[in-house]
Amino acid sequence: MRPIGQRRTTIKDVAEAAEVGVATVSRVLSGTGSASAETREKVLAVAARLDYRPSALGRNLRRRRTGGIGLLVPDITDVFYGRLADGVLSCARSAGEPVMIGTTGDDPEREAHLIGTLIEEGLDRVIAVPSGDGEMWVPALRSGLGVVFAERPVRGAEHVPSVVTDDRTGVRTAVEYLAGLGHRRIALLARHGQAQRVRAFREALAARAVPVDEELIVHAHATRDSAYAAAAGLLQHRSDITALVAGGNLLGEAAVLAARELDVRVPRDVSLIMFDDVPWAELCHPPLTVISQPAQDMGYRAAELVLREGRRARTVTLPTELIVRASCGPRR
Amino acid sequence: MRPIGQRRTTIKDVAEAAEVGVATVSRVLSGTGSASAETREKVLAVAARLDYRPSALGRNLRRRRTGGIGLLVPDITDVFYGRLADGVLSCARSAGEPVMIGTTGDDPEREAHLIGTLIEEGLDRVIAVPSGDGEMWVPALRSGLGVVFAERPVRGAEHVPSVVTDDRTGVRTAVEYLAGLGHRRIALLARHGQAQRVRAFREALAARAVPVDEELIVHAHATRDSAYAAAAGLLQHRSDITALVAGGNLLGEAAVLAARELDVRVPRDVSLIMFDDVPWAELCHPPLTVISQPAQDMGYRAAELVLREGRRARTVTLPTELIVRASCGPRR
DNA sequence: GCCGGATGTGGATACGTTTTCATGAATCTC
DNA sequence: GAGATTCATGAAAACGTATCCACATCCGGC
Repeated sequence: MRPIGQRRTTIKDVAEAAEVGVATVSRVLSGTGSASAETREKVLAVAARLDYRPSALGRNLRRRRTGGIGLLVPDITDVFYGRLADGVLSCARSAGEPVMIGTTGDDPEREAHLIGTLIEEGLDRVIAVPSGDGEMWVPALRSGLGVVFAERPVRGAEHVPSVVTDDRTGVRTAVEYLAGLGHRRIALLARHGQAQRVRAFREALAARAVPVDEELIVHAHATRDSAYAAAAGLLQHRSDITALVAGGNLLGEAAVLAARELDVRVPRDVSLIMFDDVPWAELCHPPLTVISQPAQDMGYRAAELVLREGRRARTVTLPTELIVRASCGPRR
Repeated sequence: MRPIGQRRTTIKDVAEAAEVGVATVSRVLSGTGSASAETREKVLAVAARLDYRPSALGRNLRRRRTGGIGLLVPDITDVFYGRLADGVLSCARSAGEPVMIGTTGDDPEREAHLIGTLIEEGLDRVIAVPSGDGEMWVPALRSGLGVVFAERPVRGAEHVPSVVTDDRTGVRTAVEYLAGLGHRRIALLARHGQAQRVRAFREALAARAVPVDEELIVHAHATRDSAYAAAAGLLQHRSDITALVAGGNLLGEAAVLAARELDVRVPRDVSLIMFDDVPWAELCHPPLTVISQPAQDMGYRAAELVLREGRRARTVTLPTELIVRASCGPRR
C-alpha cells in the first residue's frame, strides 16, 4: 500500500549516513551506554535530518515485550468507565505509553478471550475491571503478566495491586444519611458483582438496628434493560419503601426512569441516592444526591501502579464523597 | 519478570515436536499455502497440545506492520465519543483486531504527536475525529497510512474516506421545527470546528426568510467551562432569543445549566434543541428534544471502512433523527 | 518411459531493533 | 614506564515470524 521506494528509514540508514555503527546509533538514541559528545551530536543531527523514527516493531521483538498498557473495561459507553479510561490515558500519555483498549461487556468468557489477545500482542501490563469472580486471571497472573485491578477487588487475589473505592464508607454514609432523615425501609439496587456494597449495606443497616429485608436488595446485570427491570420491579412490588440506594449511574438512571413511569415522585414518595456523580445528576429533576466516586483518579492511580513494576503489591482505596442535592427528603 | 525457564513456546518448538519445518507450521497455522491433510492434522494437534500462540511481535516485524487499528477521539469522557468508540470496538472485535486508543483533547498538536506514536508502533490503519483543520494529517496520508475520518470531514481531504452525520439536514430539521413553532430569534451554540453546522444554520434560516443575526451564533471550545461560559453569555446578553440549538451534548448540558442558573425557564422562556440523544436527555427537566446522531453506527461503519483497505475512498453520511420531547414550545 | 506441471516440504533469509562481546585507544596508578 | 582500568566503538547475534526458493515427489498424458 505504501508507495514503492518509500521505505521507512531505519537505524541502518542513519548509521551509514552518520558513518558509525548501528550499535552506536541505538545507544545514542536510547540514551543508554556511552558515546562521545562528538559522535552523539553527529548521530542526533543525522537522525533529525532523515526524520528517523525508531520502529517499535523491531524494538518490541528484541525486548520480547510490547511497550504500552492494556485496558479492559466492561463498557466504554458508561460514563464511569469513560472517566476511568480517561485517567488511564492521561497517565499513560505523560509516560509516553500507548494504550490498547478492550470492552468485556462484563462477560468472563469475553474477558478471557481479550486477555489472550493482549498476551498474543506482547502486552505485559494490564489494567482491568474484572468481571465475574476473576478466576480467568489466574493463568495470566502466573505467567508473569503485570496486572492492576480497578474498581473491583478480586477475592483470593489480594497479592495483586488494586485501586478501589471505599465502598464500605460510601454505603454507610448513604445509609446513615437516609436513616438520619427518618427512613427505615431502604432498598438497594446493586449490580451483580457488587458484593462488597451489599455487605456494607447490611452492616450499615445493622448498625442502625434496622432489620434487613432481603427482598429489598435487588440485583441487576450491567445493562440498561436489566437495570430498568430491576428498578421497576422493586418500585412496583414494594411500594412501602421510602428510600432507595442505586449502586451505580446506570442503576440510578433506571431508578429515575422507573419512578417517573410508575408515577412515584422523588423525593416525596421515595428518596434516592445514587453512586457516581455524573454530569446529568445535576440536570435531573430533581437534582440527584449522590455518592461521588473519583473515577478518573482511579484510572490514573491504576496506571501509575502498573507502570511502577518494581513495587510491592498494594491496594489503594480511594474515598467517596456525599454530595447532597435534592433527591432525598424526610420520611413521608 | 517472567519466571525463569518459562520461555514462550515458539513456532520452532512446534516444528520440532511435530517433526516438520517451521515453514510448514507457519503455513498450516496461517492457512496460507498448501499442506497435506496428514501434516496439517499433526501440526494442529501438536500446536494445541503445547498451547502454542503465535507471537504478534514476530509476525508484525516480518509483515512490517502491526495489525489492529488506531482510534483517536477528542475526549473519551464525552458520551458521544464513548459510543463512537464502542462502535469501533464492536467491529474490531468481530474482525479480531486490537484497538489502540488515544485522546486528542481537540488539540492539533497533541493529535500530531499521537499520530507519530501510532506510526512508530507500526499501526497502519487509523480512525480519527480530526481536530483543527486537519492539516497535520497530510504527511501521514502521503506516507500511505490508511485513515478514516469520523464525525468531522476535513476540507481538502475529500479523497479520504469519512463517516459523518448529515449535519445539513439535521440542522435544517431543528430550525424548521422551531420556526414551525413560531420562533424567529433562534440562537446556535456551536463548538469550534462545527463550521458545517453553522453554515447549515444560516442556510436554514435564509430558507425561512429569517434574517441572520451573527451575534446569535456563539462558539465554544470542547470543554464544560467554555461551553457554560458561552451559554451563559448568550442567555444573559441576549434575553430576546426564544429558541436555542445546541450543537452537541456538552453544549446542551451547559445550556440547561445556564438557563437554570439565570432563571430562564425551558421551554416557556426559551425552547431548546440539542444534538446527541444521550440518556440524560430523557431524565432532564424538561426532557430534551434532540437531534439524534448514530454515534455507535458511525464508529462501526468507520471501522468497516478502515478494514476494507482495497476499496475506493467513500464518504458515508448517516441520517439524523428529530426526537421530540418537551423542551420546545410555541413562541411566547 | 519420458516429460511438464502440480504439489508438499523445509532451509534460508529478512524484518529493525537492542545488547553482548571483543577490540583498540586513551587515561590512570603506583 | 608498565600494567590496570576505563571508555568509545562496531560486528554480530539474537528476538519469532512469514515467505522466497529450491528440491523432491507424484501424477497424467503422449
